[in-house]
Amino acid sequence: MLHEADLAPAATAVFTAVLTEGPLSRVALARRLDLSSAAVTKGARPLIELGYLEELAATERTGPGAGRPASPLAVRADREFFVGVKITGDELIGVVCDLRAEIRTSAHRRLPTTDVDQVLTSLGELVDELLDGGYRARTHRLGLAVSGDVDYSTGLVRYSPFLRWRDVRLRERAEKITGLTVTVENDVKALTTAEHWFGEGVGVESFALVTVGAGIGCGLVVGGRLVSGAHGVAGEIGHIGIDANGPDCHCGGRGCVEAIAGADAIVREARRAAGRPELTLQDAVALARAGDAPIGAVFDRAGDAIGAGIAAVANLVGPARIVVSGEGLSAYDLFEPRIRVSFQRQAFGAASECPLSIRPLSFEQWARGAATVSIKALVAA
Amino acid sequence: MLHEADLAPAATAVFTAVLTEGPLSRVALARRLDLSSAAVTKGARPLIELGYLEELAATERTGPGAGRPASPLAVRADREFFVGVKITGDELIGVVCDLRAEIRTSAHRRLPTTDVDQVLTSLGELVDELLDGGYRARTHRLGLAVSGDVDYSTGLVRYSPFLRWRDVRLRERAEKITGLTVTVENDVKALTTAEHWFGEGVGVESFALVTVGAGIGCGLVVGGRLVSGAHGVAGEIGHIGIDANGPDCHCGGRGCVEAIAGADAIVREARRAAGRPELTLQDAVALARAGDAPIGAVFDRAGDAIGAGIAAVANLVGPARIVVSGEGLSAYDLFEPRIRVSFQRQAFGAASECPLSIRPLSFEQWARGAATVSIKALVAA
DNA sequence: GGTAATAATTTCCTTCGTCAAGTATTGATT
DNA sequence: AATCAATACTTGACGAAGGAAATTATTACC
Repeated sequence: MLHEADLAPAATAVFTAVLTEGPLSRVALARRLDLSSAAVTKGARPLIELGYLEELAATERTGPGAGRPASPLAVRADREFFVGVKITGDELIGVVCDLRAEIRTSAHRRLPTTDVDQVLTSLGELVDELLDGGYRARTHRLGLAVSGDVDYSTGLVRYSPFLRWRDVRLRERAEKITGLTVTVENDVKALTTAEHWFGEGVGVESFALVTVGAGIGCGLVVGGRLVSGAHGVAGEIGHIGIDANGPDCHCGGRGCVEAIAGADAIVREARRAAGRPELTLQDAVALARAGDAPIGAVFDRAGDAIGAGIAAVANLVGPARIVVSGEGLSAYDLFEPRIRVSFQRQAFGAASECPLSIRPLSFEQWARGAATVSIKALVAA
Repeated sequence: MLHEADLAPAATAVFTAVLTEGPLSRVALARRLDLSSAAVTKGARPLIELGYLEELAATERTGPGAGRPASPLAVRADREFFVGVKITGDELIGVVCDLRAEIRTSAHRRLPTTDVDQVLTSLGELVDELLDGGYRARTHRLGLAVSGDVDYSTGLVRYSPFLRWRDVRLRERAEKITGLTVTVENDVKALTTAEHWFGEGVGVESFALVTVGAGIGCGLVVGGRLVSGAHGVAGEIGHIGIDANGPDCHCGGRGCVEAIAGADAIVREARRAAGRPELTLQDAVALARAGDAPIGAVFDRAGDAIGAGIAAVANLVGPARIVVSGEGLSAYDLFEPRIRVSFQRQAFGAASECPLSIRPLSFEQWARGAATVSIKALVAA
């Protein structure tokens, strides 16, 4: 919550709506939030006083008759800034975002090791560098995105295979080093939150984001809330079995989406198809783009697998829309057609009407996701 | 909502908690609902006055010290009765339940046709027969469970393939015939609600119920709420593709769970395995139980497919527990081991810890689900 | 200028829950 | 037996929060 003041529920609702759905008049907000316009007026006042919202000049007339023009409420995006950092196995990617989650500046830092102390030292330097752009005075929060099993409420990284971290009290340690209020979240969930608040997931109450890369993951919003899973597992689209006779997966399953369409699987199959055991993923992409049929078939099979996995999501939870993204999608031209075809075939009934957006998101976007989580922590927590 | 009075939010919460989690003292309720005990006292009072709750005699002492004994609040189960009817293609199954959803009596009625008028006439007779057991005076609500696409909020059956109904205003018509307040819900959702409020789903915030029969369906509770799906599709576990080279499904997909483990698919494969084109499902079950290996393999493959589908649910949404049920499970001894093995293999990480309950539920239980929806409508809507 | 229409604010009121104090009922201690 | 500590419940004053309706603000159109 805003540390400057304790806000009424209506204020939080107003803030969230203005933040995610752009400038809105008080009357429009009242309709959207199912509140009286009086409640909106009262809720908005402290936010305006604190400088988070401002009244825009009246807009052009609407409708046929006359009437006092609305004065829409808008977010003052530069009221406060937020640092977001995505921690990968070999790099820190950091951004500074404004309140509307627009990236203002970014910076990177290679990580020679994933040793916790060294990562934290680098993190401190990276944050310093980012804030030196003149953001320091108006920045109080830092969001961190880490792959693996993360406890958002305590800021504990329980287990991150990529980083080889176990039970790292990341929030506590990052707060000590940076002096900022820190939130820690799983990277896919962070990206999903960003898309939910500021991207294609705005205004819908169920929504899925699929990430394709080394692994294949999925963030799920159902009933307006991020799904976490009772046993800490959710969104493991990569380990849905879609081919009973497919390759064994490192998880112990068979024919998992990831065992067919994960980066490792693609490299393995491409090497076999080309008969060249030294082939890299980049080589495979280049060959496929150049029209190499056997290697093209590898990407086709991968696209089919991803499409089938996405169809499983659509059939089960029926999201209003689905975004497909991730680093692996730097080669998304190779995947996209097959993903769509396979999805259409395997989606049941009206589930096939679910819009699919297939587009790459850079690592900076992942860092923006981390920043978004800290924005959400300010506004709604 | 209770038509006798308009209750405060706390009253609804208290009622729901006592109903689903059994007798609880006010202090225990306050802890569970995150309310002050004063709020519980005030919320419970009108419910006691209306006769829905009662105070039990003090229970045995708890803890080491002394202290005033608690007077737990309990539901007066016979305060009101509820009719639930499951409408199948050839039969109406009706029950009368008390407030705790215990079945008090039941009755059936064969349907010669699925013509709407005739079904409604039969429904009227069935309800009359049920209420003549002395329940009439204290029964005001009827729940109907129908397979297919049902709009709960309007009581409209949009499309029910089994019944060949399209856009039937079922609530309206059933209310006219019975004089009761009617709720209409999809049958799988109704059964899921029953399990959520009165069965294994009590107290958990995410939960799945899988039904195995002619079709294979799934009801999903996430964040304490039944999932509906933005396009009206959700829980279609039967049409998840789990075998890229499997049989074509009537839905247009390939290797769907239902195309492998649905009743039709099992009969088809059993006939092929036995070389006897007149074989029935009952024959196949008998042969498999008698040790016929080829036919046993058909059931094994079906169990594998169901297990893989359930694993997909567990991997994606991570429910706290899963109940597997449905008519097809009258032969559940043939399915159970393979469902468990296949689930364990394909569930990712901690998802494999999700408890699976595999047990048949009779059609009467489906009717009880319908009654449960009307109980929920009384208490919480 | 007058009027209708729409937006925002203000005032007053209700609802609902908390807090703190008080009552009730028990076992243990003296 | 009297008292005390512990726990459960109730009561009444209070405050937060949102709604209803009257009021003010601002426009288009006559």
